[in-house]
Amino acid sequence: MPELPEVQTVINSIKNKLINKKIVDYKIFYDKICYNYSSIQASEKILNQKIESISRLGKNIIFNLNDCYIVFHLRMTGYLYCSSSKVESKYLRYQIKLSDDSYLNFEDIRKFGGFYYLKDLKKLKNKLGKDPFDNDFSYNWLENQLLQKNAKIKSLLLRQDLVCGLGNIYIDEILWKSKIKPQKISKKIHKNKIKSLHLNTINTLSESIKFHGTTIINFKFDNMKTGDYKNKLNVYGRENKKCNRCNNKIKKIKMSGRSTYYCKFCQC
DNA sequence: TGCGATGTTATCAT
DNA sequence: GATGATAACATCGC
Repeated sequence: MPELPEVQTVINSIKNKLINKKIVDYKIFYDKICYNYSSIQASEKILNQKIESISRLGKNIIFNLNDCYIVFHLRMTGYLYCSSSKVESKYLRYQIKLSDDSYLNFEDIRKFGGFYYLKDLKKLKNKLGKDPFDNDFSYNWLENQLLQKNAKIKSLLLRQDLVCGLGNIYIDEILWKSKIKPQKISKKIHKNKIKSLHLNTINTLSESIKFHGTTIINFKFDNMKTGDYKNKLNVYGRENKKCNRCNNKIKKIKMSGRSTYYCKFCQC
């Protein structure tokens, strides 16, 4: 289930196959595939438009068309990939046919994923916070935000309207690297640890992109490829295993309704 | 068989 | 503003 590195991996794998191609046909296999519009109407509107560029904001995949945008979100189990011919899958929810007779396919087991049809990006940018790869995601900005808030650091980092792109896995990993426990109240975090948090956020995400993200259960990209960053995880999914830093046991707790892993000895 | 858990997000109640 | 429950949905494992 994709966070920023997985979403970037998907974009890297489809981008070159789609740029400058025209959308010539579509098929809807799940009628609620479009979040904010009737799926048929949205599909009709993008017909005959050219894909000018593809970019990412947080976990959103933005297709820039001639005079509008479609923005895909993979949610938990979305799988967006190109194929040179028709594909067969019981989880295929949406399909776009391109001018070179290739296809863009959207599969999704749990049906939470889908796309927005947007005339411009104002709404999207409004509801999202800073992307960690945006220059605006500075140490000073982060420190300011954290000092203002009286919430647990993990809950804050899960909020897409503050920092967008992080999810359950990478937050646990970043907090471990920064030696901050997930329950820590944000305004009480020491300055040098915020510094470390800021650096580790960017470094961890960059490193994961190099390894094509993390596959725990469902994540795949391109032609059934999976991510290799799972071998690099220090805490996520490692309950009762030895902490790679201090050899004590990794704890698993529940926070904001999510499984949360950390070392109670070296994260404080 | 049945229940809880699964990496996301939006929404509503407290 | 923060937190917690719930819903959207399907599968898997105990």
